Amino acid sequence: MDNITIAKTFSAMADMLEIVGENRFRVNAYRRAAETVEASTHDVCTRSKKQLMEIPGIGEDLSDKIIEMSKTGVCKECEQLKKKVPEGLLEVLRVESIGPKTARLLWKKFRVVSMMGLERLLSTGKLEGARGFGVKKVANFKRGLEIHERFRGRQPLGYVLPLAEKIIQALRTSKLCEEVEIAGSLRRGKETVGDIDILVTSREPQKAMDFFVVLPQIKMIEQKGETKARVILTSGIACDFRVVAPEAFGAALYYFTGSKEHNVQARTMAVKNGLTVNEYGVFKVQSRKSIKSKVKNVERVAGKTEEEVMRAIGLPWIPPELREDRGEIEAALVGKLPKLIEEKYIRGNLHMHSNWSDGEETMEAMVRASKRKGYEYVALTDHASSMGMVKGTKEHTVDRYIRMVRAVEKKVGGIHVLAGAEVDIEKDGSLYLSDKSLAKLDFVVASMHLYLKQDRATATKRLIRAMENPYVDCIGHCTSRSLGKREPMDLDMEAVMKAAKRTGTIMELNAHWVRLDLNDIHARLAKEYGVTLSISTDAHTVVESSMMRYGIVTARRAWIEKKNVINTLPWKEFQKMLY
DNA sequence: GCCGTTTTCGGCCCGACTGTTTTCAGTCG
Repeated sequence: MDNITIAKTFSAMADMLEIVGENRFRVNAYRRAAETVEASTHDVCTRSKKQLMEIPGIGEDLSDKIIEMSKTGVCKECEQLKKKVPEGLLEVLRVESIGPKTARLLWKKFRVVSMMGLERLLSTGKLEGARGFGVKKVANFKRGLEIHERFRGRQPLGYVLPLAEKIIQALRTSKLCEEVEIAGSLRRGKETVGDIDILVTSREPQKAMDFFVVLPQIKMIEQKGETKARVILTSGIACDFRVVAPEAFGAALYYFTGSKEHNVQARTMAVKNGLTVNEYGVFKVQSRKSIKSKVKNVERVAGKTEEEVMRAIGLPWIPPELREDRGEIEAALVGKLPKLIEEKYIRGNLHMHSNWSDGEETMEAMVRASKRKGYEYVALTDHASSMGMVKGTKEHTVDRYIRMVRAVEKKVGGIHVLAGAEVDIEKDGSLYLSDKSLAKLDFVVASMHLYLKQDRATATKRLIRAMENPYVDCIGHCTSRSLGKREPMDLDMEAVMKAAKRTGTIMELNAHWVRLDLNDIHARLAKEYGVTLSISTDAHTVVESSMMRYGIVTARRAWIEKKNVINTLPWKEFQKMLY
């Protein structure tokens, strides 16, 4: 039983409780617990009841449920709920514009218990005209269904961000908007995002709105009001667009950047101080009654910038990547926010491939690309793997590889080039190259590429054995996940980090957006254990050298500072650390 | 279900847009 499974159970319970019409605050408690457990860097199963109850949002009942699940593998109440609510209905809930009320109605009145049932019902045309269901609503369901099928769930950050930046660019050059910013989970740098949020100020809101909805990237308009539009891009992802007044821009940016959980915490704090926060600003309220009665006998205290808004509610500015209600508000209140890493601190890239193995370009091209980025050093780490690869470093070609790297270093000049390898960790934790060969290399990244479905104990033991090899400097993409394609390996991450600390092994945060591995939670755990990180691109092409930004944003989400990352060190200090 | 320098009971963040209604419920973020 792991955090993810427990989080999923709580989340499913929240959905089911909502469908059966439970008190929404109880539903919320389950949702919040799901988020908290998922974000926890520690394995909640190993925690005592007392420790669990110290976690905000986990009380008497939920801590018992966590303990029950870690002991028995199931949650009785969840099983009972499953008997009440058909499981397939939970997926129906994922369809845009179908919420708990509609799902319940579809189920009780029209016997829909699955996506297939929904599809069938929509195709019969029985729904139109039924009480509460007009033509438009049904059309919305159909569209929602279509989007859901073509486009299940969230898209990777590295795929969505460039799309959003193109739109931002168009809006900025249109001269119709003054401020243009990305908000939402994209601004927070989540590894996957559900949609794009764009926020602008404009003196001509109507014109800005009209300009936006006809951008070439836009396939379909879902909503268009005075201040808000929602469209679907040709790539399938939804994009929300909001126009706000300049004096409210900061408040709106803060509000729409989220996360929802962070907002709830911040607002709750504000309410205690006699303030109310919405997307228009921070306001003083005379009494709680005045909020309830919506009588705005209010005085605006802040709104123009995020700094101003946060200051008004008693907080310093908190970087967007931290706004997940993972302790950032508490840290901010006592002045303990981390000084987050920035891309400009990176002085080298310690994982990349050339056409010696499966990269597309020459060693020289890759090194030159790094030099152009202003790096002081770079490690060429071509594969050393049995993985059906004709190319790559073999036992008998190590010397030749090193000679070639030295020649490239000399030829390019002005950048230190390490002769490295990304060596395969075999099924049993041994390495593809002999110690004698590994000893010759400047930088050894060890990664798992095969047997990725091992059970937790076996996989953890395998990885730790690799770390114990004195010639391994770094573990590459620890869980070997591939976003949207391959699940992460099942590893005991606390044991892994302990071993990394003990053996002095660097843990890579692989910056390629398909990997982002370590993820934000694992990287934060590494920091807690005092493990040194490397943030490197795993680039296979020159273009991929620019993946660094995704690694940085993920590191920031993990509260990582410059001092936690080895490749922020100047060359001389880096060298000292390595040998 | 959680939580308490207002409370162990009674609160729990707040508003836009849509669609189907004639004043509002549902959904979403």
